[in-house]
Amino acid sequence: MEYNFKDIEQKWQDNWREQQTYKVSVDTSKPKFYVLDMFPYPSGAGLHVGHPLGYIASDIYSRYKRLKGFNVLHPMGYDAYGLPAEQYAIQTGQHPAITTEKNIARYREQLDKIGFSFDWHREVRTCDPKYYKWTQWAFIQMFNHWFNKDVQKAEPISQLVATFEKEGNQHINASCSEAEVFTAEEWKAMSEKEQQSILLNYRIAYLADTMVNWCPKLGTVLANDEVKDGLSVRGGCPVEQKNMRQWSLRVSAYAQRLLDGFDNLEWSDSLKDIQRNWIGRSQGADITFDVKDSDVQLTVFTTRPDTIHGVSFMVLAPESEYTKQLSTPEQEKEIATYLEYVAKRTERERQSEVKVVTGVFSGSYAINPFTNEAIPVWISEYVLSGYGTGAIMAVPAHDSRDYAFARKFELPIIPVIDNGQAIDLSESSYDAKDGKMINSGIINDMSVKEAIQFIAEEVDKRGIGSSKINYRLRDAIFSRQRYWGEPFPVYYKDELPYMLDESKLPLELPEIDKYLPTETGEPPLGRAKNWQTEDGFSLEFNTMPGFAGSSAYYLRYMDPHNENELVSKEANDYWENVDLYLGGAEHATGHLIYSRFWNMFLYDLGIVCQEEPFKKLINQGMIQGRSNFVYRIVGSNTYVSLGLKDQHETTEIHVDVNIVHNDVLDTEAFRTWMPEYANAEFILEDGKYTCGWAVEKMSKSMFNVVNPDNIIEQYGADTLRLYEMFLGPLEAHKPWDTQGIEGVCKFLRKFWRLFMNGETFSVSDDEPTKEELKVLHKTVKKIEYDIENFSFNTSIPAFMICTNELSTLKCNKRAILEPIVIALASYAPHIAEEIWSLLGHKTSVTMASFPQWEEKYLVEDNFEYPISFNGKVRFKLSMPLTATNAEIEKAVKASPDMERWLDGKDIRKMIIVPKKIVNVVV
RNA sequence: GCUCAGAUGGCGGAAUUGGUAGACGCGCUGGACUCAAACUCCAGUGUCCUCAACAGACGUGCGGGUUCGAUUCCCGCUCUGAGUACCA
Repeated sequence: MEYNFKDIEQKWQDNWREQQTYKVSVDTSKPKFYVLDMFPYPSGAGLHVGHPLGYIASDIYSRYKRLKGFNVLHPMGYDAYGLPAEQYAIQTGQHPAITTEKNIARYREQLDKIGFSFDWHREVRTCDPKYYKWTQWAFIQMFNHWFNKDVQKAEPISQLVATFEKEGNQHINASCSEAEVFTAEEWKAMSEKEQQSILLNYRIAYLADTMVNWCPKLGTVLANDEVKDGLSVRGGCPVEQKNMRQWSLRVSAYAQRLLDGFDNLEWSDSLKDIQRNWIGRSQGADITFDVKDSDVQLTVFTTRPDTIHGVSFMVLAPESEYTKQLSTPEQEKEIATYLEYVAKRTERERQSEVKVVTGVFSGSYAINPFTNEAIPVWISEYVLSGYGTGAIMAVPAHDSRDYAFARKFELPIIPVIDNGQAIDLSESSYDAKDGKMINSGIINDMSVKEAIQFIAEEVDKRGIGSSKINYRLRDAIFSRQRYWGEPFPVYYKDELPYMLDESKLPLELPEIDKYLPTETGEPPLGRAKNWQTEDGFSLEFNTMPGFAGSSAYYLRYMDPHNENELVSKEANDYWENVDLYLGGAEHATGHLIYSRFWNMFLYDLGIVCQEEPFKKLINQGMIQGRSNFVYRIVGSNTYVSLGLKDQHETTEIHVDVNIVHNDVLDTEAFRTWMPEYANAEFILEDGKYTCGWAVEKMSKSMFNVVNPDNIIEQYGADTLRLYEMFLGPLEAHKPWDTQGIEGVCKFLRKFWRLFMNGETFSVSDDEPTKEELKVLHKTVKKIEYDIENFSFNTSIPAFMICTNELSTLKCNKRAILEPIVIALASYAPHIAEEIWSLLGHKTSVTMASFPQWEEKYLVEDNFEYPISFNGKVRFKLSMPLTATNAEIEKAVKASPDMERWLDGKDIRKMIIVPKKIVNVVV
C-alpha cells in the first residue's frame, strides 16, 4: 500500500468538517489557549506559497497545545474592507461586496486544502453588518468618553459635563485639543452649540480641523502609518498636507500606557523598538520667552535646557499661530512670499530635500530669560507645527539643524559645552551630551547632566516654564472619503455631530450608483439616496479606515454570534486575550498600535478584562520568490546558457519558474510560453540550458509566483506544511525554492513505510529495545523543545533522523511508532490521522495526549569522551557516563594516545566539564 | 543621520546559548537494482597539502581582545536587510 496523499488528505479534511473536530466552546474544566493569525485581506490574486507560512506555524502550535490538554481557540476571518475591491469597483462598476465575496470563497478553498484546524464557526468578516455593528458601537463609546490624565484613564463625558456644571474646567486635566478656561457659570450660560463644540475637544473620538495627509489621487486622507516617504503605502500616490475637518481618535492620550504595557508583553525587542520609536517619548521642558515690544509670549519645547545660554535665534514653524502673531509689518511682504513657497512644497519635496535650508526673519525679537539678550525670531519649515509648541530655541553650536540654519543666514554660533578637547565648530556642530558648561553664567563648569537639572528647576522656580514630556505619536485620523468601509453612526444637527442611538445599529452601508467621489469632491456616500436619519438629519458621508475593523476582531472571535454585546463577560473572562499572535512586522506602527489603544479603551470601560490584547507576538518572515533568468544575445533571438553567457553580450530576461526545473530550462515549453519566443534558438552546455537565478519579491511581473494549490496537487498538503517550516527560521525572510521539497516528501513516504510490511499495514506489539526507546524519547524531547521555542524548522530533521534510525533498526513496534505519530500530528495532520486510524483508534488523533519523554532513556552506559588538547579534540575515550572526575582523569592519563599528543610537554591542567568534554591544557 | 537585525560549504540552513562547527535537506559525484527509465537503496561531498589516510594544517564577513576552550562574550571596522527621519 503506497502512501496516497491525495485520498488521505481529502478523506480527513472531509472528516474534520463533518465531525466538527475543531469546534471549540467555553470549557472551564480545561485551561484555555488563544492562538490567532492576523486575518487576511482577501485579494483577487489568491494565496501564493508565502501567505500560509504563519498560518502553518500557528496551526502546528494550536494542534500541539490541544495535545497538551488545552482548550484552544484558533479562529480565522477576513479583513474585508479595503481599497483594492473599491478601485476594482470604480473601474468595472462591480459592487465591492460581490468581488469580496468571490475572493473570500477562493481564499477559503485554498486554506481548506492545507488542512488547518480553524474553528470556522467563529469566522468574522469586517464588512458584515453583524460584525461592524460593534465597530460602530465602539466608536460611539469613544465619542462618549474623554481621557482623564490625572488617572490616565477614559471616563464618561457625562461626568465631565457634571464637573463643568459644578466648577468649570479649571481643575480638569484632560487630553484635549484646545482648552480655554471657563467657570461653571460661563458653562451654564453657553448655548448647546457652544457646549457641544467645547466637548468635541475632549472626546476620544473627535471631529476637528487638523493637518492631514491628503492623497488627491486616492481621493482620501490617510493616517501617518499609511504614508511612507511622502507617498501612500497603498498605490504609491503623492500625499500632501492639508487642513481638513476630520474625525480623529485620541490615540496620543494613551502614549504612556502604550509604552508601559511593553513590560508584560512577550514581543520581540525589535518590534517593541519600532513601536517605541513611533511613540517617540522625549523628556524636556517648556520654556517661555518674552517678546520685545509685544505682549505675546513665546513658549518652546526643548530637551536641552542646559544650552539656553547658547541660544542665538528662535525658529517658528510656518503654519504655527506664532507666525501670525510675531510677523512685523516691515517683514510682511517677505514672509508672505516665504509662506507661499512653503505651501506649494509637497510633503515629498520637503522630505527629500532635507538639506535645503530655507527661512525668513519675522521681524520680532525674543528675550532670553537667562541673559536678557534680544534674539531674532525666524520662520522656517524645518520646524514642525505639529510637534512640541511649533517653535524652538535654536542652539547652533550644539544642534546640527540649527547649525546649518545659522550658517546659511549668518547667525552667531556660541559654544556652551566644552568636552575637554578643543571643539571645532567651523565645519559642524557638537551634538553630544557630555562635557562641561562654558559661556553660561551661573551654570559654568557644571556637567551637562547637572545643568539640565539646574535650568529645569530654575525655570520652574521663576514660573517661566515646566518640565514636560512630548510624544511623537499623533492622533489617528479616522475619516476616509471612500465607499467601501464602515459608515459612521453619526448625524449632523446644527453643523455639529451627534451619535445615533445604539438601538439603530448597525447603520448599514447604503447602495450607490457610482463608487467614485462625487464631482463636488464629496465622498461617495454623498450619492446615497435618503442618507439621513428618520427625522431628516444628514448622516456622515465619510467612512471608517481599514484599521477600524481590524482593531478589535480578536474580541469578536470569543463570542462571534452575540447580538447584544461585543463580547459577553463570560466569554471574555474565559478567553481573556490572545496568548499567541502571528503576523507580519509591517503592522508594527499601524494595526498593532491601534489594537492596543482600542483594547485599552475598552478595558477602561470594563468591557474587557485584560489591558493588552496580544500577550506573545511572533512576526513571521516573508517568503521571497526565486526568479529564473535566460540570457538573450543582444540583437538576436538566441539564448545562451548561464555558464557561457560571458562570451556574449546578453540581456537578462525573467522566465516563468514553472517551466524551469532545477535551474534547467524546458526549452520546448519556453518556445510555447510566449509568441515572441516561438523561434528561439539556444546555445546549450552539456546538452542543457541552465538558467540564472535571483531572490526577489514574489510577484507576477517576475514570473516567480508559486501557487500552493500546484504544490499540494503534486506533493500533498502535509509535504507543503513540512516544507514551509523546513525552509528556515519562522521569523526570517527566506526564498522559496521548490527544488528542496523532494526531501521532505521522501521523508513522509519513508515514514509511511515504517508501518508497511509489503502491501499490508502492520505493527508489532513486542516490547521495544533500549535502542528503540532512545530514538523515541530523543525525538519527542526534541519536538517538544522545538515547538515550545517556535523553532519548527529544526523539527523536520529530527523526524527525518528518527525515521531513518527506526528504518535501520527495522522497528515496527506500536509502543515506539504510536507516540511518534502523535508528535508528528501537529506538523502533518493528515498522514497522522490516517495512521492513527489504521492503528485501530476510533477517535481523532486530536484527542490524544502529547507523549511524555524521560531522560533515563537518553543516557548511554558508555560514552565516547572527546579528549581535547588546548580546545582541539584529538582522540576519544570510552567510559561510563557515571565515572567521577578523578576516574576520568586517571583513565585519560593512562591512555596510550596521551604520549603522542603530549609530545614531551607537561599537563598543566585538566578540565572536565559537565558536558563531558575533557580538555587537557599543555 | 539614528535605531534594530544579520553575515557559517555550490545552495537553504543546524549547532538547545562558552564545549567534537557544517546536523538535516537540496545539488553534485560514483555505485547497486533495471533491457531502459522512474522509484528505491548504498557510498562520497568545507578548503589546502601532486593520490590516500582512522596523518596534518587552515577554516563561521574583517582586525584585535577575554578564556583551558569563541560561530557564541567584549572592543573597533566592512557589507547586507529592516524601521525611522528636520521630533528640537
